Amino acid sequence: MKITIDDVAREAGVSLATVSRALRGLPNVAPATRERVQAAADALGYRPDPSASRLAAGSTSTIGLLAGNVDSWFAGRMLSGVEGVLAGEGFDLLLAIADRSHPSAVVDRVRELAPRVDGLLLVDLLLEDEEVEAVVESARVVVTAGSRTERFDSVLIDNFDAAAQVGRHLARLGHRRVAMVDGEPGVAIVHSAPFERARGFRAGLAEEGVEVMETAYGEFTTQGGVDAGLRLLSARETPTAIFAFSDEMAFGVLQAARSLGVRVPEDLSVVGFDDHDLADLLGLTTVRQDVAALGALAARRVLDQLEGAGAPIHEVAPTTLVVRGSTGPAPAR
Amino acid sequence: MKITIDDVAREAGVSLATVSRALRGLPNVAPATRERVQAAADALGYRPDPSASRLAAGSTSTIGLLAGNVDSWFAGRMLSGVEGVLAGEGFDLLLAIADRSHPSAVVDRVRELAPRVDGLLLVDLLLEDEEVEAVVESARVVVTAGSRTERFDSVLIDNFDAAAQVGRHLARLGHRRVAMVDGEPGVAIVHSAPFERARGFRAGLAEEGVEVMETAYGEFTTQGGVDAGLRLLSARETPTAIFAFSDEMAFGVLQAARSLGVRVPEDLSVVGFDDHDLADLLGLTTVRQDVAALGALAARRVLDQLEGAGAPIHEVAPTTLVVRGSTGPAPAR
DNA sequence: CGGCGCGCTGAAAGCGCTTACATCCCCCTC
DNA sequence: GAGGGGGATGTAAGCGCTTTCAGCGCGCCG
Repeated sequence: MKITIDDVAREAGVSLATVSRALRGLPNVAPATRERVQAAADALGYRPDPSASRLAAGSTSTIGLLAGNVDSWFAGRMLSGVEGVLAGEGFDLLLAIADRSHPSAVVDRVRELAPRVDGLLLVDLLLEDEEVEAVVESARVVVTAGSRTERFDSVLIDNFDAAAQVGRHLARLGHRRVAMVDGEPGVAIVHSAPFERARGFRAGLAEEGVEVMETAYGEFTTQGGVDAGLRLLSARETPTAIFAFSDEMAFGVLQAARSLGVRVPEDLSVVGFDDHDLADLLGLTTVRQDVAALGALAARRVLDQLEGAGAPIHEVAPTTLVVRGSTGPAPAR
Repeated sequence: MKITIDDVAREAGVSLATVSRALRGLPNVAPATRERVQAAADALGYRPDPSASRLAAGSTSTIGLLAGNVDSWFAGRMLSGVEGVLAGEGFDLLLAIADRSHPSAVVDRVRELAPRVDGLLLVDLLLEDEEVEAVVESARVVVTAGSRTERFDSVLIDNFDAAAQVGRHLARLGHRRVAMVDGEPGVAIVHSAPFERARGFRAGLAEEGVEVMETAYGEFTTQGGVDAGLRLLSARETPTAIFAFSDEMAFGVLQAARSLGVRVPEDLSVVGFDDHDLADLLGLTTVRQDVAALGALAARRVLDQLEGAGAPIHEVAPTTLVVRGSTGPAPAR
């Protein structure tokens, strides 16, 4: 029933070794032979068995992508970009989600994934130092996207600079009571996106002598943004500007503001991060990044590393501050 | 370097067949032996080589998921639900995107995927009859999610009924000039979500004697919704209500309305479909469906089918009409 | 005109597992 | 106490490819 390489060999009148070589475009096959083999394979509808190839060749032609979630705007875009490149290069994409509620989830998942892939792409995952070590040990080729670790190749934006622009923008609008909405509390990993955004934002504000008044946490979801927004806006002293570390959280802040009767931008300026499809609709000032392009770049780096890696390369993609209607001059006291 | 089953066998002092049996939990292994083998495997850090297992066993423990895109809200949710179930059952998830711009993309991709997976999940893909046949031939186990085809198991919502509710809702609010925003034109596949939504919407309206005035197309994206909205709202005769077949398109319609100075809901009622995270924020009336649950259900069906399929099963998940501020009484003429 | 080298092809040995099938041993039954 | 049955284990034959190595024939050089 199943058509194997032997069938093709018989049909083409050559040995199976020649079929293997011919079909994979290896050298040392006479053009005429190659054609004959190709014709036989087509006629029979031969498809090499991937498991057999993988076992024999010792490589899987598969890249694993491990992310903290796949239902955010960011993750979807990233996935799109990655898939495009991998499909084009004939690689399979194995998708895994690390359940962040379990502390060793990432490392566990990496260990599972490692034997079934040639390379690993870690998307938007914050790794502690010991996790990094564990990952290094189990996987050969690793690239991180959206965050940075010295040990791996990385592809990301200049979070510090982008957030600094936001800080300057708000400070120059006269805001003095300024808050941030970060993802998870307690994550203070150097080079991670949230860490750098917080640092950059502070630096941008500092240029104008402004300090961050408070930080709330929102889990990088709209609902998280709502909660954080409500908390910030119903405190004794409320901010006049809020910088949320993702558009989805910023949307939540907008919703919180509306439900409390706080006007945007008259009473409150809100800035997000990503330039989500809906940021324009909602008039959200934000930082634009081309996530799909970032994903494509990351996939390319994995593939490049497969053929010999050097010292870790860190690619930085550009961002733009997009000013819309959600930011305006600070209200007079 | 690499630890194989032989190493474990030697370490445990048994044959490699016993190791294989013990580690996979097969019967006919003495409890003491099983423990000894497990201990040896742990001590050595043994991980079975998936390629070898697959080749020998003839199955891949991998499920392929083919979708038209992965960066929509719907796809992200679906992916989450699917991954959760598969990971829990020890299956790998192979992700592929069918580039809809190429006509035979789906069938081509299915052919590529088929040898590397045990089962296939087609998400939100509209298949012509001949495509269905081609898929049946190349893949053994196939389940569709979000759309329905007689030949495969399917998991989806009652699109007809949900859309009928929307139709009734609008008609009862007095709307007589009503338009739809569908995804792609020319897709008239029976049982497909867009087809059923259009049919149901018409039926719901018809109960009150109302007919659809016009249909525009929006590619199921926000930008598509903007374009469709602009087209509908700048025509000679404009609708007083628009039903978009996804929230993302509805958001686009809202944006179009705003840019034209059309007030919602005073001048125009808008209804979406999905209950996107942001629907609440934007006050969008919509049809709620639990997409992650749908994905989980779909994954379960694939797994169930793996152990013997019967006649195709079509599961129908519930939906709810969620009325928010984007719909209101039809304006007086 | 013989020999050498090179391009092409074939034979065969794995890759690391799974799984009949054979074997062994212990215990129960008559 | 012998025969039989069944659970536990081992042996070995693949699974369908890749790849090394050997072999073959041809053209070219001296």
